[in-house]
Amino acid sequence: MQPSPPTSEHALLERACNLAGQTLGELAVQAGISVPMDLRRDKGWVGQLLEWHLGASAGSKPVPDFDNLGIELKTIPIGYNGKPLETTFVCVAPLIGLHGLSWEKSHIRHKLARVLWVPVEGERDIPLPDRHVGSPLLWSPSEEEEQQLRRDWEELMDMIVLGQVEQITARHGEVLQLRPKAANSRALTEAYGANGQPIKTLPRGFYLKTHFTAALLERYFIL
DNA sequence: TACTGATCATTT
DNA sequence: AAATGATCAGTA
Repeated sequence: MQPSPPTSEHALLERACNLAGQTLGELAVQAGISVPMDLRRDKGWVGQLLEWHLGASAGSKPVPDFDNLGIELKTIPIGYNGKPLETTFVCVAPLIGLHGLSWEKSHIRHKLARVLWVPVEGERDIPLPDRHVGSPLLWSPSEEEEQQLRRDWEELMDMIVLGQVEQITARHGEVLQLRPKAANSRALTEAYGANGQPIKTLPRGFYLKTHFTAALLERYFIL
């Protein structure tokens, strides 16, 4: 009996607020699923548990979690210091077919247009069933945040177009990183080489750096 | 502790 | 292979 999809932002936020303070163990019981010992082989487990409770259109379909509302769900692991423990994966970076692509049309901008952030205790010494869910935050980028994201995106995409994808490190970009996003190091995809010729390289993804998500959460709790 | 490359499961 | 959901774990 999975909850039905929320029909409004308000309904979604209210539902998320009701999860705050509960543990992953409690939520797993309600969902009728078992809790893994750790996340080593179940890295997406927390996200999928929250999807179930919030009535997200689950699965790996390339649509927003709450398609009708245009909202993306992101769980974010929080440490004892109250700050994110991990970077946040946003989406895969396009490596070819980039003609005419702009920030305004980019997949990443649409993904980040409206996000429901759900903080979850993430320290590894807290047993998974005992970790608490925090207060949700329904977020859209501020003007400054959007400009930061746009600048980083344009810098990274310029390098990709110029065939320099393999020279990109996680330090190119103030708030966005480009890093491998693959099943393993053998998974390859097509990209532009330095002379415009096609090359095979690891699929890359855009990740939000922890200082960016930390600031975004902090902005909320200060306001 | 941040950065980095590598990895895990599942579905389409 | 690419999309969904991310964290792991070595090292500088």
